[in-house]
Amino acid sequence: MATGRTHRPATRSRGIPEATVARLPLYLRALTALSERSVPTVSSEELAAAAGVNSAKLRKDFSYLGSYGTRGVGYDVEYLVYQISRELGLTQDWPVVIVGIGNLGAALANYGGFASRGFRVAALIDADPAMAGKPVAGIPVQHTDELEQIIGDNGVSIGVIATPAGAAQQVCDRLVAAGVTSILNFAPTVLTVPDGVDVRKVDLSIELQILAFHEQRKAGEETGQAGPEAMEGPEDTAPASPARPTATATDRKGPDGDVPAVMPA
Amino acid sequence: MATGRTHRPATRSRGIPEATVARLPLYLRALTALSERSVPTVSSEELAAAAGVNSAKLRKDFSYLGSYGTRGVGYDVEYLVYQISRELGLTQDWPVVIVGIGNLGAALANYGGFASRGFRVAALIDADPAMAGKPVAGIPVQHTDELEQIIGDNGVSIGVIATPAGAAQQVCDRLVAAGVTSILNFAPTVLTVPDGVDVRKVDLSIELQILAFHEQRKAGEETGQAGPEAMEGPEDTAPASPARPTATATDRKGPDGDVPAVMPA
DNA sequence: ATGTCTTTGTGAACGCGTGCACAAAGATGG
DNA sequence: CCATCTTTGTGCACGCGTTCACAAAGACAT
Repeated sequence: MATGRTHRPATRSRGIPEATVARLPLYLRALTALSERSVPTVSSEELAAAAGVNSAKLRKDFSYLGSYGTRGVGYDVEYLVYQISRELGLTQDWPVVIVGIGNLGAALANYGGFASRGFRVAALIDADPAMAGKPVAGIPVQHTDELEQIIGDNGVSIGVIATPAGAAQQVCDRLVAAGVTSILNFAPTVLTVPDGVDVRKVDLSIELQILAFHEQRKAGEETGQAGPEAMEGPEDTAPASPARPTATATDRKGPDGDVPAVMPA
Repeated sequence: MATGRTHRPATRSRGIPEATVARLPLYLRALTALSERSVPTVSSEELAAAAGVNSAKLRKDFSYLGSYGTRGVGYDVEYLVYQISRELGLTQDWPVVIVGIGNLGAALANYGGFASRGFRVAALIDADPAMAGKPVAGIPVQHTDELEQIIGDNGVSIGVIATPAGAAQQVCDRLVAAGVTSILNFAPTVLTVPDGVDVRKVDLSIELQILAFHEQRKAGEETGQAGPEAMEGPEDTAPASPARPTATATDRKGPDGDVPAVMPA
């Protein structure tokens, strides 16, 4: 899960559970597909299958929004599409800026899912002066200097950061100072933001590493081994590789000079 | 959170909690930065701050890996980098294929985070014959016909899907049939896979919708309203908009012709 | 060698999310 | 108008994840 939004503790007074909110877009997508096929109603079972979730979970999720189903029949597709859209705030238009128009930023700008779901790319912003004026996805790129102006003029409250990691925090700070209160971060960094600002992160590298973990686990199970940690035996005897640090911590160089070829950068 | 991997129930016998696994890459990144600055040791407090998590959580996470810290001192940075890398399976090389070399696929291919973390782009695959042979990020694109061959020859077990939604399931099926057991899906679709195959999804549109929800909530709180659902009063009286479906479900058209301008597609 | 001080590792409590299983609601047919 | 059948809405229990708070462990100074 590009997981990790800045944790708002008790503010979610009587609202919808976070886990439910995260699934609403999934339901909406499935419902939209049904709507296009002019399917009038759908049962929780069918919809759950289409969204890839448990039907009881789906019904409970919908129960937080209110009682929108009809017993013995199911849910009215159009009505549900509207209710979920409204709940998610998609009945209004959200201007969005994308900062950092490299490979990824350009891909995001070209992504169709933006405009089709209540989001509008208000501006593309890049620090490279050579990019300025160049159209990407039909929108001319603007220079970072104009960031505050753009945010203010367009009433932008959602910003997408697609810059290198080094620039992300600085860009973030400027976005927040200019009035942005929701940030989608594609840069591989932890962003620090003031209270009241939401951050969600999407991190390819993290996702791959999680997959690698499970992949290794699977490979281990095949051969009878259970992975690197469960090497049999009550005490985990550290492998021969980098020795456990035994010297007093004043040894500044660390236990072993040649750590394996991990993390070249 | 690009959440949602296919749920492996009890297989995780005595392993590391999923939530912990998801944070390990975060710790690893912070530790790598410290390592580059030649910091020898770090306390749970410092590292937790760098990774943006609670220090108690971090200590508990590390406790699942074993006791790698020294009381009164902290953790040895190099040693911890090695342990986490090993746990995540990054001490070995993971060949990866990217299928669908559009804007996004190209951006992913160019992403530096791949090679630097134990992952190697083994091949780029696209269905468009015009793309074949064209180099992207220094790697020639190959045609979908060769997918099975490539997977087999390179022993690829991780696949990245960056195709349009319509093609994703089909590509997924072919990847799985060819031996891939971990999939990172960027296409906005729910993928169905057999047991034993892990899927993680990254979905820009969903992340934005979640942000929009909170954004709307914030805007509502400012004006004293608490959002669309909590409209005051015990019973949620449906708003004037699309009327609640009252007609019998045989009314195929739905309750109201003009659903607001949501979901053009 | 002994005391003090720092920091880890973890027991325990709590809250959230999930899934089961069933009663209530309503449609449908006779 | 009543019986039957389908499907929703939810009470309940369970398990995972988070957080607090503290005892144990070890470094460091004297």
